[in-house]
Amino acid sequence: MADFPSPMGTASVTADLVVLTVQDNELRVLLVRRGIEPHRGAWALPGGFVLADEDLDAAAVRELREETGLTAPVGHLEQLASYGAPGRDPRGRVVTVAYLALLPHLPAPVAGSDAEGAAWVALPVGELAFDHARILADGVERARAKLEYSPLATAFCPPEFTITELREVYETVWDARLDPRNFHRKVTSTPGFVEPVGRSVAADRGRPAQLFRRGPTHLLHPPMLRPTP
Amino acid sequence: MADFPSPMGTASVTADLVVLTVQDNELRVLLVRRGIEPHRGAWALPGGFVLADEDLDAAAVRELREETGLTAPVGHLEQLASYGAPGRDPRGRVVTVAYLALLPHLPAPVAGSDAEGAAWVALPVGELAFDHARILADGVERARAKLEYSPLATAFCPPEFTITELREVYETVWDARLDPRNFHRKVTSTPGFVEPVGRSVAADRGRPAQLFRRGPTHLLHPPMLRPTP
DNA sequence: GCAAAAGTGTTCGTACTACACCCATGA
DNA sequence: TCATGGGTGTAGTACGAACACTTTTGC
Repeated sequence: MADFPSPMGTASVTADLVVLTVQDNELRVLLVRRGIEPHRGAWALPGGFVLADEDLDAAAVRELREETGLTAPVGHLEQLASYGAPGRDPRGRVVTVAYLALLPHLPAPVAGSDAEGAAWVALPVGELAFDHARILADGVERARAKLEYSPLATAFCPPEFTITELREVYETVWDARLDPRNFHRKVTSTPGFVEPVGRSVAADRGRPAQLFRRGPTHLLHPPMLRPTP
Repeated sequence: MADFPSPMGTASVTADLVVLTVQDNELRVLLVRRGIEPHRGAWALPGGFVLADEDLDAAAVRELREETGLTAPVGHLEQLASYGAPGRDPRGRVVTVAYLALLPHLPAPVAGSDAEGAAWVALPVGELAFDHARILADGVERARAKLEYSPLATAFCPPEFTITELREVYETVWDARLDPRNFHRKVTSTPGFVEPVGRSVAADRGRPAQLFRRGPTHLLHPPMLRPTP
């Protein structure tokens, strides 16, 4: 820690995660049930303290791996915002750096050391510990906005996916209905968004769908447009 | 500070500011020359420690007021990102929460207590202390992107401005040339972007320009488009 | 063949681009 | 009246919305 005086004294720094996934046409967030005070028994965002010699991003990656068991670099992780209101943690001054993770649907999550359990909870969720409801709302809003101008909807999909699966991601996150025909044309004609794998996947009924994987672009030109309600 | 053990121990938290303005068709950033070690004599972003009972946003507002002498709520201030690499400050663990401020051109800045001087420096700037070059780059990129879909270009203008002044803001921040005729039509026809004041301002030459103030919208529909080079 | 889902073509309206043109002022 | 910058009209083009239609499978 710092070996010099400052007006603040010092604070603890945590990395908290808004981990979103799409499952059964629902947007779900990974929550843990707190096993320790404060807010014991309440739902909270997963997260934990940043280690002494650890960068913020590294702490987020570590927490994500600990909570999900993820090893392969799938999905997407980015810094969301920081929250440091003086009274947000009754134990003292805690500043949290929140991260947003978008993942394809994964098997059951594992509980961390200080959590009694973890679960994928469909939105909207009820009460959350600390100011985590606000952090979650900011993360969801960020995710909704980013689907417009970035190809991050593919982060919610497995490595190979159909255009219909991608459209259902948009429809779920935006809570909107999109025209399947126009969506298909737009996605496949936006340079670098998706690339055809060359294989098809059989469906229960109807014509088999082509498989795609995510393309090289990080910015969509032109962007996807959210319907105006 | 926290009265409980954590794996990290604790860190100092600072609020640093990327304060941008447009002056003489140049994008300029407010920098201070450091009067204390480390990096004494080097240019740095203005900022300082978050106080013990102070929210992060409040610290940013306070630092902005101390550095610029601003009292009226003009311009725009938003959180940018946080930076906490272990070695970024040689004095110890310091996590900084960076803020982005967009201001109209103001009189000469004032120096803070731990700074020998402050100045508006045109971009690109040279070497900066700590990791401030990275923070500045992130702030400039954020500003460039936000001009597309938000009316924040008006934050660079005085309360009443002409369409030409607004266009010069876009041209300066984007380093691009925009057609004056189409720009005028688009800005005045985008709902809520600008509102006519009803008065004109005399020019040295040519027809006087109408004065406008910023409108109520926080999101531009349709967005302004950066020319594709 | 029929149902169902994937994918294509076509029409129409809106919005951007480029540039011709008019307007209002100072000298 | 000329120069200069402010502001409008208009044709061509690109793209999204809506929807008719074709394709490919299982039963």
